[in-house]
Amino acid sequence: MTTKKITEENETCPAQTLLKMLSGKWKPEIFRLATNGPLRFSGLLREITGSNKQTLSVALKELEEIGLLQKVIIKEKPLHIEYYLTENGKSLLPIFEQLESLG
Amino acid sequence: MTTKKITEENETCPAQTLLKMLSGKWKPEIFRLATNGPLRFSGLLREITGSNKQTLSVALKELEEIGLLQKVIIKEKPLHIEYYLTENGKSLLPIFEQLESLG
DNA sequence: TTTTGTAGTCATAAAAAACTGACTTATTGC
DNA sequence: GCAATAAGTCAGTTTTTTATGACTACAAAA
Repeated sequence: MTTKKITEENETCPAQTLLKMLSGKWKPEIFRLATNGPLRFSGLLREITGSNKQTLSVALKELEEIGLLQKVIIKEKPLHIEYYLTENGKSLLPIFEQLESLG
Repeated sequence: MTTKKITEENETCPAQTLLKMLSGKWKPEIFRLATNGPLRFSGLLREITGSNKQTLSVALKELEEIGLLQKVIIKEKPLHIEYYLTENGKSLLPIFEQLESLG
């Protein structure tokens, strides 16, 4: 019943830490979509077929805790929430571009 | 917020593909160790405490299939095997350096 | 006050990944 | 032939991650 810590004993590799940030089935995809503009929960659910509420909810929360996304309540017509890429998140963009150039 | 649908088959994100390459509990660590020189199975087993034969075996196989590591049989004193970083693998090094500069 | 839209949570089930220990294969040295 | 070293494989178990469906919360519109 003991849940293991995300960070293990000898975490000597910063790259590993960052890779862990984007680990999981959907986080890289969510991150990529966020680079095109703010995300909404319902939108993600529609666009990321094959995933589900629970998983996306957890993934968004993790991306938020890590500091790559920021949750913003939009007080408009139908009150809703948007997830924005943070400055920290944007700093990863060149790395993604580099990855894509290799792909 | 208009984007194409993302499914598991429809893999449109090269970064995701590469992130997948290094997904899993030990692959980033193995990759990092490989940047310091050739790896031996027994050495990994010793150095990566907390892992195990089976998992490392699978991880090495995956890194090899992906083309980041190359398996070489060394016909010397005690015949053994070494895993070398491929050219493709080396091309990822700048990305890791960038990641580390952000960590 | 009931319904609608948005954004979730919760308990549970299923699937995937990692772990364990016994067993295998190949080569070299005695 | 027999033991030692190196590099694994295999079957079974445990742990972690992801998926499902029912349910909740809140604001606004009807």
